[in-house]
Amino acid sequence: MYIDIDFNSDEAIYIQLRNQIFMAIATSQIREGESLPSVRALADDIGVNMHTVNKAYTTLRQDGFLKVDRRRGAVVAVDVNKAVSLAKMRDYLRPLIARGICKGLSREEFKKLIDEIYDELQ
Amino acid sequence: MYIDIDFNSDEAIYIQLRNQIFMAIATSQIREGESLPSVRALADDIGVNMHTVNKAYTTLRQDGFLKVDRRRGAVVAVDVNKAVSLAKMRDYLRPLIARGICKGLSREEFKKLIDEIYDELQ
DNA sequence: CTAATTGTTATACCAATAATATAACAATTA
DNA sequence: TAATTGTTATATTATTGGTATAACAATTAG
Repeated sequence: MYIDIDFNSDEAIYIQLRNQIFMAIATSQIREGESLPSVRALADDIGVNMHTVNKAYTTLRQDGFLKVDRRRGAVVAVDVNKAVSLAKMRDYLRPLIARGICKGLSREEFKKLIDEIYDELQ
Repeated sequence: MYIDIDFNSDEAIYIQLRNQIFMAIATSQIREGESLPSVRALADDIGVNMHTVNKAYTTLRQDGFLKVDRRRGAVVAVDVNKAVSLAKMRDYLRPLIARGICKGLSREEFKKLIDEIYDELQ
């Protein structure tokens, strides 16, 4: 796992970490059933406190991306519920699209961005 | 302007306010060149402190959605720079799309969401 | 001209969050 | 048996979010 954290970012470290784990799963760098590094190992690796990594793992577990097994640690296990996922994604996207409309972005430009990011993540 | 704030949300009030102003501009409830309520009036209206509204206005100004005129207050004036807007939107969307891919959302489902939200905002 | 309202700035305070630092526990593993 | 695991607890520091007053210069309304 190649995690790179920007310590000067205004984005919280545990959020950056969570987003990079999203990307690692989306790009199949980590696959379903595989284990993430232990909280201590990853914290040591990227140079942050154990609890910061633990917070990222905890939110990922609560949002249904990981399951924690005593024996195997944090294992990628994605709970899939299309309806719920679509509803949440709609709420995430709404203010972003409103912002884009203000700036004159068309729906075609948004769809092109979708395609580009999809291609980038595969 | 119909602003409704959820005081139990974990989303900051000034962020909720900013998002609703995005939506008001996107849906043409407020139009280019029109003024927003004064910080004091809007704060009084929604029952928050003046500085909370001021913070929302300040970020909107810094991001090129408002200009402040001594005479006319906070006026909707969107700075349009397609290249910059697209680049920023790409960065906003990337972690969201990664999240969606983890949950099994296809690019077609994303594009459908784009269309639905666009329709909703018009 | 006067009084009120505007955006803006400054200061102070409180609560919540982010991040760190130790430390300990039970369960598992080598 | 010793080391490592996730987890929990406590404490501390810095930052952020929100509130509360207050004041200033510029503008506007009466």
